[in-house]
Amino acid sequence: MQNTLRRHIEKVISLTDEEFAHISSCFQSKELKKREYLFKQGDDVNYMYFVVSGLLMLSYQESLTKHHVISFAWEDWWETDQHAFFNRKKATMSLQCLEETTVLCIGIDDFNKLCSGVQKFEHLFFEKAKRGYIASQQRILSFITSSARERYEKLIELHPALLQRVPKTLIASYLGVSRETLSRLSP
Amino acid sequence: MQNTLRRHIEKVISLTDEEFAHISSCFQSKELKKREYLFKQGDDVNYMYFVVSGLLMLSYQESLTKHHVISFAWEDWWETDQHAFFNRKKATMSLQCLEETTVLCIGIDDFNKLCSGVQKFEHLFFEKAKRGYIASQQRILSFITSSARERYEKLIELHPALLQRVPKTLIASYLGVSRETLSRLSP
DNA sequence: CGCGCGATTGAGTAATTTCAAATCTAGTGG
DNA sequence: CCACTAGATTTGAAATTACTCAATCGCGCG
Repeated sequence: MQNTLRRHIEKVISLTDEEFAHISSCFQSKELKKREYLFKQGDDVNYMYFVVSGLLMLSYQESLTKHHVISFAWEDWWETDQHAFFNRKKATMSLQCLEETTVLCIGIDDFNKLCSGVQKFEHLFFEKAKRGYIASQQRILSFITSSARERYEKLIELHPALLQRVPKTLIASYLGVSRETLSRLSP
Repeated sequence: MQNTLRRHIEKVISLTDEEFAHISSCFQSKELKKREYLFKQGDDVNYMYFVVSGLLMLSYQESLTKHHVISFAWEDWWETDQHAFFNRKKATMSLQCLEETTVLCIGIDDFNKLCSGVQKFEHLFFEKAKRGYIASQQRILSFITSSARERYEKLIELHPALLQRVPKTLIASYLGVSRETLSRLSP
């Protein structure tokens, strides 16, 4: 499990055994069942999560009946409510399991300690943040330039496996269309 | 002008005079006229830009007639085609001046050198990347949850000054609606 | 004065939403 | 193994929203 983390990190930076041991000691693992929440809107966000196996959904509840999917996080991804985590604020979104999931968690104090202690660690997250930012920009662009159908087709192309793991209702929400519209796109 | 940069950086991290001198020596300033391009789609992206004064637009050209505004960058903002800049690829978007503009530029080699040499510098950009990522996520959320009118109203609330500096056509593009639709939203 | 650009208005069309109802499917308890 | 139920998906029809294309308006500037 920690190996998954090490493999993940070493895709970007290489570590000595000591360095990894130090990093690793700041994480704790957690097993979650389908439907469990890591945090809900309004909670404190004590951790950033690395998904070892399983699938998470980051979502925003606008009203009692309206939920919106901001993103999915599966194996080898980091997820949290970034603003809440880094600034010790209450969550403005919820993080929930869509499958039985194993995560590694790190708290903000440990995170900051690692960032200032191990420069490589901060470098890793700078890389992650850059990539996340670029990916978000692409997604924004897809909202500006593309129709619902095109966004859907791009998603199928980019993440075919996701369609097998997630109900279409949630896919629709992620794409920003109603589930009925999505249903009518296939033919 | 370099002072603007120092003030900007010191909002996040504090620097000694030597540190700032070192950082500062990696930047060069450039003056641009309205309508000039810093780079166009397909160009190499040699620099990341810090806007000292003026206004830039990052845009994507889909076809001969279709342009889309990805973002605006004004005083105290960083802008570039991140993917192209960091990975030495060709630009997939263009960066253009909407006003007479002064920027400070840094090349990728200097940037990387500063990141590994001055940990605070990398820390600064980690902060920037985090905030950019969070802001992008908010904008994505606004596409998923909000109508054109609501997005427009939120923009007015968040950046009232922008409306005075930029033609509505570009605002419409930024919001992902046609200029005609935007025009009909006001009443 | 008149050109040219940006903004607005009108009319018809296309895409998407909403609400309601029908259908399908997987998991559960008997 | 079967019947049942909750959740997921699909379909229909009307209403809304936004788009396109075309024409017009308003204004600053040479």
